[in-house]
Formats: sequence, C-alpha cells, structure tokens
Amino acid sequence: MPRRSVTSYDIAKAAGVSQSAVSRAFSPGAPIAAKTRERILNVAAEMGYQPNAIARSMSSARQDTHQKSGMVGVIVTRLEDPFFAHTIAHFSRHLQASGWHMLLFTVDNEVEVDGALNALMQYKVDSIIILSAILSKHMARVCRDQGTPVMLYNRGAEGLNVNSVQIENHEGGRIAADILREAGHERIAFVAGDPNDETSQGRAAGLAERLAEDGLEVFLHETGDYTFVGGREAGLRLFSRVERPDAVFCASDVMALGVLHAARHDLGLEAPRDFSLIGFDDIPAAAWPGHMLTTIRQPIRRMIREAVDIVIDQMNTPDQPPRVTRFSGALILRNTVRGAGPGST
Amino acid sequence: MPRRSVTSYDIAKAAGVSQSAVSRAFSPGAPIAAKTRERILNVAAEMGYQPNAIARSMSSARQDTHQKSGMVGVIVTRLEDPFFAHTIAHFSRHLQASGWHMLLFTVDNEVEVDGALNALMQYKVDSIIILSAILSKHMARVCRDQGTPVMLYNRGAEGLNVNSVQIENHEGGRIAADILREAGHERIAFVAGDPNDETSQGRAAGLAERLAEDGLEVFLHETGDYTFVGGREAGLRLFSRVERPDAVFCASDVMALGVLHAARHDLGLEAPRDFSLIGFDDIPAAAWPGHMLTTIRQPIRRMIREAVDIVIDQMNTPDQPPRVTRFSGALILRNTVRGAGPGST
DNA sequence: CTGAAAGCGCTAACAC
DNA sequence: GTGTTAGCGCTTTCAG
Repeated sequence: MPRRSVTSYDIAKAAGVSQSAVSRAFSPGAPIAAKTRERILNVAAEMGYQPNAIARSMSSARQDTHQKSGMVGVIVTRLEDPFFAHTIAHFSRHLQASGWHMLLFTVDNEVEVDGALNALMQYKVDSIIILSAILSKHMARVCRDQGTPVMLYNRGAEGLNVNSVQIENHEGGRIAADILREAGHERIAFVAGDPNDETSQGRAAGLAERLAEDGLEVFLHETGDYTFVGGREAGLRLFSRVERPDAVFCASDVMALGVLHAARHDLGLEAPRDFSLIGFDDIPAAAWPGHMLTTIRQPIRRMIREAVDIVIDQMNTPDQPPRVTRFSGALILRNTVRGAGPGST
Repeated sequence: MPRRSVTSYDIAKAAGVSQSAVSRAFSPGAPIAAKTRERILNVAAEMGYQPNAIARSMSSARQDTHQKSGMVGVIVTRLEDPFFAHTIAHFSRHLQASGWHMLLFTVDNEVEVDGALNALMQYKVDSIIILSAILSKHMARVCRDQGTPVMLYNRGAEGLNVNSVQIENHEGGRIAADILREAGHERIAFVAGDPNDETSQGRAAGLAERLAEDGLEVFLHETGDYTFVGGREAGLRLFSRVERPDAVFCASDVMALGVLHAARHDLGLEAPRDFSLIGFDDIPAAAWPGHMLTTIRQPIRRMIREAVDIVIDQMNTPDQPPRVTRFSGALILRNTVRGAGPGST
C-alpha cells in the first residue's frame, strides 16, 4: 500500500481552499482570515497533517541566504564524559527552547571533524557548534563562504574568524597554582588531558607561570587522557616514585577523581593529609561526600547560554563579525587542599 | 552579497554536462561513464560542491513510501545521567557508522514526548528511537500510519505495536534478591527511581517476588529519583531509622552510589560490613576503586547494536512486524555484598 | 551513456 | 484575503 503522507494539497481539497491558503494557515504572520485559518487547522488536525519541514526549508531556501533548515549541527567528542554529557544536555535544551533542532555528531578524534562538518553542510544546517575540537582552516573557510556561523565551544579560534566561547584556561591554572602555593606546596605535579590540546596546555601554562614566579617548576608532568582510568594510572605513577609530589593539579575532575581513588584505595594515601589535589570543571561527582574535590568550576550554564545566544543572533542577522567570549573559572574550595577547605580559617 | 550556495547546475555548466549527469555522478549505482563521473567529481571538489541532502530527500520522497531524509530521531530524558550519556554515545556512533544522522531531542518529562515526536515527524525522519520514555497510543498510531518505525529502548511496548529492546527488569530484581538472600539478609530495602515507571517497578517486583518465596517482604521502600542526590537522601532516611535495613537494592547505580557515599561519609557505615548494597546498570563509576559496587550489568553495547540493527532493517525493508527483544542482566560481583565478592570463596 | 523534463511539498511574490 | 504561479536543488523516468 503506497501510504503517501498527507500534504497541504489534501488539506486544501478537503477544506475547499487553495493550497497556499493552507500554507498561510500554518505561517504565523501570514495574511489570512481568522475564520479560514481556523477551518483549515481543524481539517488538518483531523487528517493528521503536519507541514513538511524539509519541503518548507527547500522553498524558503531561496529567500535570502539564510537557509532555515531549522537545524543546528553539533559536533562533540567523548560524549561519555560527564562534562560533555552535561554540556550537550544544556545545549539541547536551550536550542530546543528557542525552536531549533539539533543534528548531533560524535567524533572519536579530531580528524573526523571535517567529515562530520561536511555531512552537516549537506544538510544545510543553519549553524554549527563544535565542542572541544579544532576546526581546520579549510573548513572554516568553507563555512564562511556558505554563510554558516560556526561556534567553537571550549576552544580558541585564532585566525579562524569564527565565534568562540571558552574558559580562561591559563588563568584557571594560575588560580590552582595560587591556592597550592598558599598551602605551602613545592612539589606540584600536573596531569594533562591530552598534552597536545590547547585546553590542557593552557592550564599547564598557567600553573607553570605562577610557579615560576616563586622560582619553582612543575615538579612532574603526567597524562591522563581525560579519563578516570587515565587519571588513576597517572596517580599510581606519580605516587610510586621515591620522591612523591606533595600536590597534584589535574586538567579535569574525572582525572582528579582517578588520582584520588588511586591514592586512597590503591596506595593508602589520603588528601589533604598526604597530598593536595585540585581538579578542573566541577562535575557533580566532585561534590560527592566521599570526594569533596577542590576544583576550578566552569560556569557552564552561563557559557552555554552565551554560546547559544550568539549563534541564534547570527542566524537571525547574518554577516556579523565573529564574537569571542572568555569566562573565568571559580575556585571551589572543598576538602582536598591542605589548609584550604570550606571550613578553614 | 547574495552568496547562493553552489548547486549541481553550476557544476554541470563548469563541467560541460547536463545537471542530471552531475546527479548521477554522486549516486553510487547510477549509469554513467567512469570518465564522465571522474571529471564531474573533480570539478565539484574544486568548486566545493556537496549535494544538498535536503533537496535530495525532497525528490526521492516520492519514490515509494520510505522517505529517506537520512535522519533518525532520538528522544531522550535525563541526558546528564551517565547511563544515558553512554547510551546516546553508542547510538550515535552506530547510527553514524551506518550512514544515518541523529536528530536529538531531550525532554524533561513524559508529557513532552508527544511534542518532540511531532517535530520529528515534520522532519520526516526515517525512524524514531525513544529512550526510557513512554509512547502514547495516539502517537504510536500516527507513526504507524506514516510508516515510521519506532523503537522503544528500555521500555516495553505492550499493545503499542512497536519495536522494543529492553533489559529483563523483573529477572534483574530476582538476581539481586538471590544474592542478598544467599548472604543471609532479611531486612532488604529497595530504592526506586521513579516509583511510577515500569523499569523501576519491574525491578521492585522481581525483588519482592523472590523475597516472598522465602516468606519475606521488602523491608522498606524509598525513592531516589534516579539521581545521586536522591539516592543519598534515600540512604540517609533508610539508615537513620531505629531498625535499619541490612541490605539495599537500588534501581540504578547512581542512586546506589548515593547510598554508599551517604552511609560511608555522612553516617560512618561501611559496606559490606554494616550493610550490603547492590545497584543496577554497571556504570563506569561503579567499578572505581573506592566504590567497587556489586551490581546488575546491562549489556548496553549488545542492546544498542540490536536496537540499531532492527531500526535500520526496518528502514530498508518497511512493513515488517515489530520486534521485541529482551536482554538479561548479569550479576557483577564486587565488594558491596557481604560474603560475595570477587575474592570470596 | 547522456540530456530533457517532470515532479517532491512548500513558500512567496503577484494579481485579483 | 485569496488563488495562481514560479521556483528551492535534487532524483528519476523517458527519449535519443
């Protein structure tokens, strides 16, 4: 049975009007008599008609240059990471609340980004948000040529001429260094996520810079791959040395939790008694009673609202210059840094 | 500047062929000379042309009834929950690997599902996957009428005539009860997620059934809202009673972790010394050294593969009867149940 | 193997 | 206010 879906022509016929009347009935500001609209809407409801969004975007495409597929493409890596899961959840809600739909791509590494971008462009998404991944110069140009606004979330956009919303990584590293120095630590280790990415590097640089001011260097560098397991292994390596670090700063909370669990359960070391520990992000698990991890919080709600606002604004009025916004992280004092807890003097 | 995007006509002109030749060059099986195709593809690459997926789906729409937008709609609740984040991550990867794109909707409660469904239908998605949410009889009919296959993941589909992939909740509850009874527990409490949902109810029922066989009843019922905080509060309530439960079965790991942290850090109670604890799902955090939570594992990789396979199969060959698959959970013995650890005799 | 031509379902001028 | 008429960019017969 060729179950062709019901179109505006079917409704037109049934309601005894022209097809364009049906179209108008479904377009908010369109010139149409209230009574006509009502009748059409009734017939439509009865016959289970819904305007075809694809066809709609096809025809309005020509209008001016903004294509109005009604979709924004989102590219994300490591969705299983709680930090990203939260981020996507917020993006999704904000976008939906403003009437936009999200076409989601997950990529496993940076090289896949271009492919995802291409697919997204084929769908004529009205805008693209890229989470924690780089954008090639080439694709940045392609997007600009198409007039598709791009938002780099959690990554800088130097020389790319696209929007970006990010946390102040360098500053965050300094804040962490500060509190650790205040607590009197001298052998401070750093656990990177991916040592090659900008985020991790910025945090490391901030730490190093602040330590240098006291004539110190980062005591040890480790890599934790942005995962709990990676953090745990880094912690094991760090604390198995004859000369142990007396403090650890991790580029993310998940890794810091890995270090904490490793120290506590594999090695019998306790924070802040035996070492101080500080993370980055402030994921929910950081606040669990058994963790109480001191960390640098990213104001993700505000950051995402800003990112979505920029993107929506640019979809509505194209050809704006790209905007770059940076947010500061806030030190959240909990119990893993010596002498600096919520209940300390 | 009216930056119209480059179309197949532009390529046709530049390559000195007809527009339909360009179309054929981009359609795998189409009749076209290899040399012609190559030339076209080159020109296209040079001019940065990509076929417009929207337009493509518009025209192939008529074909037969399967609309081929190339998108599958996914509706999810509580994306911030690690369990769902993982699930979505896997769905996304599998779908992408098979060339499908994911239009994602997050909903905050069951009543929003119908709205999301409507939006999805407007985009003519080729199929719909609903995670842990119910489907109204009405929308089930609408989808069937349109010929859009629907997959209920983690929810049953009685009388709905749609596909479903789910875990054996009742059986899982029994397994939990079994191991707890073996350990000699008698005052076994249950922490529900949402006491009204089928998932939680199934697990509770399995527990109750097994206990009844020993002449026991569920000692106490609590609700944890499927969150860590909810679990923690439930734990606090449970263990503050004069007569404490000696074991707790939680409808999800996150809640079980809440109970564990509450007991350990708020109350000074330790598992399995003072009580036994068992969760459901086997999220990564359950295996963290400081947790080592005994739990019922959902084989989510297999489950998702199955769900995706069914959905893809039905998109390719429509009008199949709906399929329902149930998976069994596996008991993962770790250290929170008395006398039943990986290292126990 | 290739080009011409007819739509897919809708929106947006343009007349009436 | 309403109907008529072109397209949006592509796929797909249908001739040649």
